[in-house]
Amino acid sequence: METLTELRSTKPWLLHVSTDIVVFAVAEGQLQVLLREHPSAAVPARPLALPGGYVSPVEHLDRSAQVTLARQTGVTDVYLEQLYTFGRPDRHPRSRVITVAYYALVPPDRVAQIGAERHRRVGWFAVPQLSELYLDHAEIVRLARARLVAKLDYSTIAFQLLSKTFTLSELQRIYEAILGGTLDKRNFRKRILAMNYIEDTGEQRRHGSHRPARLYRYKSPGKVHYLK
Amino acid sequence: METLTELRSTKPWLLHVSTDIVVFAVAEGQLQVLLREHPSAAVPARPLALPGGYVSPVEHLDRSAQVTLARQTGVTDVYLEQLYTFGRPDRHPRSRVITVAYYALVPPDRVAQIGAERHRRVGWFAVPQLSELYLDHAEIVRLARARLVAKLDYSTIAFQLLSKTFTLSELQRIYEAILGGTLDKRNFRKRILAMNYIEDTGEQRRHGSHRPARLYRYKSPGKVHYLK
DNA sequence: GCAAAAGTGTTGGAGATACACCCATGA
DNA sequence: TCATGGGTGTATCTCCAACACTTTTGC
Repeated sequence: METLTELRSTKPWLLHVSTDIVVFAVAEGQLQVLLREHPSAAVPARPLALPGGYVSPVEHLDRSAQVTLARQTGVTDVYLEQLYTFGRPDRHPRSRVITVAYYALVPPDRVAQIGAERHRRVGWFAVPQLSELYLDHAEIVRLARARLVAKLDYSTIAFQLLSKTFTLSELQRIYEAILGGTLDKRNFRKRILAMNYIEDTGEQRRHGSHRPARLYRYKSPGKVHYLK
Repeated sequence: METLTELRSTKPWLLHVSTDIVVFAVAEGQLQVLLREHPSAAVPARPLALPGGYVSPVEHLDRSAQVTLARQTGVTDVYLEQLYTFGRPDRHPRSRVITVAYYALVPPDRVAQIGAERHRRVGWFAVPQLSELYLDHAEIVRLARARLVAKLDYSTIAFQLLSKTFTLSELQRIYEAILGGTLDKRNFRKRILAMNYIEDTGEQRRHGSHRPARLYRYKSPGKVHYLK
């Protein structure tokens, strides 16, 4: 019995390991995900896939996700968090590939640039209307969305989807897009202000033929707090 | 730019992938973790390590964790959940090893058997008094404990640490051991019963020179519910 | 002056917290 | 009868949900 144990634990098999990144943003009132045509698929039908690539032997996993994301989509300096590791042996048709999935959050002022310029085969897609994706990428997106929904409730993660300054209505639209419903304006504002993680900048944004909105700033940019 | 992308994403490097399992139980009022002497280390100083082993090319990750756990410790049929994937390139001294960490929960009626019998090099250690562990295994234990603490609050995961029938005091001791504090008996019982996930078996347990305790049963054994 | 989004308070109910004593048993 | 853990109820407070109108601006 002990020999079996030893045998198993000392035989170092080698496997393919990749990272895939679910990049979220909120635009046009909907949660959006960044997808690309998968380059390795046959030309006539290139399925939509998450940005992702193989992990090199010398790279930190987190860094691999970062670098892959930057190269394939131009997205840099965003909130990035490990999601889950998918390892069904048959998830990839040709060889065994384990993938460590991440998700990233992009503020709205950077949404438009992405997928323009160099990275032509990349674009935003509304999550509620997603069609089939490459391999199990739809499942990965579902799980990422579930995580995001959960974290909205007990963390300040939503601020990673906003620009440096923002109005309370913008913030509320982020919540509504992710949760897929509407929220009461007064209760929402009370709750957000009570957290004490944002402050009034003193500035206003005017935006149409109506009252201008106060601009707020998240007190700890880049950092996510967990509520009690 | 596109060539770089293609190059990167189509070069399938190979890496070592292992699973490590943090096995928790509550005994003697403390959260315990199952450790073994690491077999591959030099004989004079064999550090304590988590059960774990390499993932074979044809195995599901979850299954690898299960099988490794069974072979090294004899633990089978327990709650098992993926925790996090650790991938610092320098975390292993000889080669690059990415490890997918899991955690498992063992009910108290099976604690005593484990580490007896065949698997001599395996034993329980109180988490609050852990000393140094192999590689980054202490960090993995910390993260697992944090996850457990969090889930205690919004799920029925604690029942995975109890036998089929149990008293409310036993359940409370589970909570107290994991949270590291004391809870109010009346409020605790109210909260647990209000969840409506356990039922009175009608049986009692007598256990000393005092009033016998009612035995309860978790209504959905093996299944974890999430509270709104 | 009108359309359109910004901004603002109060009330009621549910759920959490704080808190202390009696009960059943074996020795 | 006493020591030990099992079992129970009430009052208070805090937090959340429901709910409608006024303000400021551009046209």
